Amino acid sequence: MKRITNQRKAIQNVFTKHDRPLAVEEILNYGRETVPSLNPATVYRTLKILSDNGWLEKVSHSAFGTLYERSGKAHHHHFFCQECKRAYELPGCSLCLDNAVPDGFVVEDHEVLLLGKCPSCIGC
Amino acid sequence: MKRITNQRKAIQNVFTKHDRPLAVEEILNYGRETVPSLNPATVYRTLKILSDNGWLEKVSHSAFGTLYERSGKAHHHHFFCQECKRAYELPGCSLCLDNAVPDGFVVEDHEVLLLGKCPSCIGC
DNA sequence: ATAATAATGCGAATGCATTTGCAATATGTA
DNA sequence: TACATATTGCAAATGCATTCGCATTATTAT
Repeated sequence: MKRITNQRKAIQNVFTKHDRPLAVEEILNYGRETVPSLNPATVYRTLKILSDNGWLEKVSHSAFGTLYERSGKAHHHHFFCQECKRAYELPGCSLCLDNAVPDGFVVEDHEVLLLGKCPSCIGC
Repeated sequence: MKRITNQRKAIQNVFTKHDRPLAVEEILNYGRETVPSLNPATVYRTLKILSDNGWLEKVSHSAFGTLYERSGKAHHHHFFCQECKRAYELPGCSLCLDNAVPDGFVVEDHEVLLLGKCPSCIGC
């Protein structure tokens, strides 16, 4: 990242404006609102740069594919709306690790994903 | 499934013998202990049949890829060993859903994955 | 302004898991 | 036992997300 381009600014603004984990296609579509010529290859290249330099973090799941979110957030998990397929960041952690595993297992990390309907999809 | 073949028996026995979620390659390797000629295509075809008729269930996750496990089990989650890359079934559920999501979100389902070291990898 | 070169857009190429076509083989039936 | 055909093994094909090569465009330093 040696030059500041419109597409790079657009992509970063997408994350500022939409503060939730975003798929590549969402980033592309939102970014095109500012830079209509924006190309998937550019998005991929930029996401790689922003991940390498620590501005973004990659999150993947079989339910929602590969997403990117701003890095440096506190410990949290995600909510995935099965209606509109958008991911949201959930505050806190609803996991209770006491007695979570049989004897002999050592837990080093964990992931929680809640699925359902988001506020804008309730009643649809 | 109109004929019972050695490869099909071998694949089903793999699940009986190793009672945990298995990757395609694990199924292939374990299956070859009985039928050395066993081919990936046959494994894929058989997994599809056994999933369609309800004998198996598919589980996917970005951390461990696509796995298959016996279906009909009680609600449970998985443990993934970061050392040997094997998945295990965990009894019960250590999630507490009270206040897990902000107002307006409706939880319909959830997934929990614990990661760490399994008993046979502790101390390695 | 101009030059040096980083970044973009485009289409082609890659990597990978999975699937498919087909000839050879194995199974269940008559 | 012999036949009809389901199943297998193999290699080629597919689908998909992501990456790459390269000519063109845009940005920054001079």
